[in-house]
Amino acid sequence: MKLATFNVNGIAARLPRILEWLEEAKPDVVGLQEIKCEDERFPRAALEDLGWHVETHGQKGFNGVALLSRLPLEDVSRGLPGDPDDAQARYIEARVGGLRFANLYLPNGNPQPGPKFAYKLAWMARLEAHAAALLATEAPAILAGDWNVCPTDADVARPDVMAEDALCRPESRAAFRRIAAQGWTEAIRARFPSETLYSFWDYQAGAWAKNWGLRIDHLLLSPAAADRMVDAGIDRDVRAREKASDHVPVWVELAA
DNA sequence: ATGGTCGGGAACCGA
Repeated sequence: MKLATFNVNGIAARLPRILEWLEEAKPDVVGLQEIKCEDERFPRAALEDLGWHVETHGQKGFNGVALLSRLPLEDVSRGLPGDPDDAQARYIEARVGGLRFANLYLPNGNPQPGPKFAYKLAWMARLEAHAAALLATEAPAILAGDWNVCPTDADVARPDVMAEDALCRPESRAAFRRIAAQGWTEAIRARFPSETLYSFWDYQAGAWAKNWGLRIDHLLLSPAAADRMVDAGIDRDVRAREKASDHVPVWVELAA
């Protein structure tokens, strides 16, 4: 079973690229982030016609997450628990193929310090609590998405330039480590302990051409899921295509 | 070179 995360940066502009990648990579479950549209405007029919089950949690203009799956998506929940006043569409979760798949778009947090950074850290505290609740069930689970955190300087092409950025701040990294330390396995680092790997390259300043990337898209596996990991990867080549997102897909393959 | 580039949606915000 192949599960993936892909920040598409706008579903309307990216649909042809997404369909192309789905055909090539043949994932079973995909979490999309930054669909940037309301539920009614998501191209549900185009995907359902190709056999995908689709669930969305959209928002006009910004944010928005969606789930695509070959198998039915059951017990879908929208929104990260812990703050009923949080109106931003950043979280959707479902049961699929016997595991719990959580798809998250963690707040960017820039500029920091400031209210956006405070929102990021508060959101991570809520995620920490919810992740612990998921682990407590002992069912296989995956926390997939755009985490907007570079776990270490090894995940940053230019750590000096990024030192004060919300994606690299010690507070962001500490919150990420606290969640991982609950017992989650970060799939890419488990598979590639010391390789230089990125999942995002900014559109600006020729970042892709210079390989000025960041690794911010992650798949965290519960112990029961990690026991089944047979492979993981980053589809780096997708970034070079016409009309590419600034992120590329990250995936994990679990034994049936 | 204190900018640069995208997406969404129609001026500017978010990243």
